[in-house]
Amino acid sequence: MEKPQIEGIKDTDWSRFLPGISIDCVIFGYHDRELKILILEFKNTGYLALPGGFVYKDEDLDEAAERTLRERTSLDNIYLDQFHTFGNMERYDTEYMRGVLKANGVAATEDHFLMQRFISVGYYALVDFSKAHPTPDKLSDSCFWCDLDELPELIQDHRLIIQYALDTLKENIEHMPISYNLMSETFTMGELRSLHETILEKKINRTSFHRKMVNSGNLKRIGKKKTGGAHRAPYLYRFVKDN
Amino acid sequence: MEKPQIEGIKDTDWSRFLPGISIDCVIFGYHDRELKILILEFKNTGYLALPGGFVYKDEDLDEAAERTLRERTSLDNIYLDQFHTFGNMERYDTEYMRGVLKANGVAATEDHFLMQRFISVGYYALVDFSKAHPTPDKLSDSCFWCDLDELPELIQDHRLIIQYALDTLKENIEHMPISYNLMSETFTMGELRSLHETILEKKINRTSFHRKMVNSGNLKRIGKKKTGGAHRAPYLYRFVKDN
DNA sequence: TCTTATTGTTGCATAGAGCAACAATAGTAA
DNA sequence: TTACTATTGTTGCTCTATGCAACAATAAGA
Repeated sequence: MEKPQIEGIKDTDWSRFLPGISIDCVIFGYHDRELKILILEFKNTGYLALPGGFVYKDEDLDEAAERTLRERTSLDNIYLDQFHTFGNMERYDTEYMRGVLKANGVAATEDHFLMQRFISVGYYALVDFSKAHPTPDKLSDSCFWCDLDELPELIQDHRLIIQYALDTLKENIEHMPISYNLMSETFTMGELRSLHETILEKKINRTSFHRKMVNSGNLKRIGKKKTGGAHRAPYLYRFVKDN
Repeated sequence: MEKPQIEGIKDTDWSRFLPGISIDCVIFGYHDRELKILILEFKNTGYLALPGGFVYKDEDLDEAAERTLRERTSLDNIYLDQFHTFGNMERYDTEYMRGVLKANGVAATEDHFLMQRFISVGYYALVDFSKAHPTPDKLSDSCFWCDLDELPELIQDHRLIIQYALDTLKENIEHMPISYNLMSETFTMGELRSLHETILEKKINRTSFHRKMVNSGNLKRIGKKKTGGAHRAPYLYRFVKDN
């Protein structure tokens, strides 16, 4: 298990990273019928942002994304997919980084690593909300889940990045069995349908969805039934990963 | 109209580009029931590669891709879509660039711009084969169409990049009306179906395809019929771009 | 004029999704 | 205990999309 290296901006040896390349992670979770995204707050600035990172000079791009994700959620083996790379000039706004550096007591000189123009590769992750433990990094002092429909203002083009991630998720969830990554081990058909409705932003026919999921062969019905809620107790299901 | 700047590797001011970022274009064309890809040959090396480029420091990423494409095909307003960014360590192989530099009479020192590790953003383009005029760039001496099913050996991971582009094209052609970008102005239903069969690598039911396309509302039947071929003359169609 | 291969069109079978109906049932209220 | 209620599991009907087969239309060649 990797021990998180807590070091400040001053101590960081920025020369170990590729210049001009960054990674932004849109980490999705699901809880209480709400899609959630992991958001960071930069120290003493009030700036909110997606968890991001940089690529070591001897590291694969995908590896860097996995590492960033691991450092943020303490989770390994997470569903992670690259969805788009952002490289418009408008995103090159040193205002934010200037603030971050000042808040950390570092001179915001033009040649500082963080003051460059960055091309950012976007990855989205699907995690089990109940298992993820948000962890702030060296640049930020807090790290928390935000409801997707009440996102605060984020720095730069991070709102756009989230939109791209959402669009990709929307497309993928219809073609691949990936939604289970957002659920806990076992779940009811209603919970799964509710998740799909939230992501697709539309009502889904209850009985059709039921049939489709059962016929897909990706679900295994557990004998036990969930209890506690009112009315007829639904069956519990578990995803089976075969193909 | 931009006049192509023909300059050698020596004359190029590499400092105008972002370091470590490159662009690779998979340019698709269609002719004689064959899907084709535009391939470059580096001067005096025999190395074959996808047409690529770099991003100016004050240029959007997408703009750079459009510029690269324009410089290679002399075409403007082309369907262009980013599909993946490649950043594995294995692609960092200076062997090829060393050869290219030598062939151009430039010292292949470790600190030369072209000898860096590059993270490459892949774009795919759909062009009308009959209108595109392949143009070699300053690094290459020829530029030609290759049948997809008889691609020669390419440098680095360019074969993989093409595979990713193909997979993306396959997904997109089923969901969006983009195939017309590969056809000439007017075409028969058989030609269009043949294109789809080539891309999807499977037979498509003739009558179903016909109905589907007509009902989509994206096609307009031209009164005239194509003549010259044997047997019953098919109608000609034209794509209508509305939505 | 006849033959042939291809295209345009239509009808039928099958599969999937939306919709409605109904039985089952866990909690709630009486 | 009993009746009520809301939710789930299931089934049948409809509508649509797609695959398949049949048939008429027809341009070129024999």
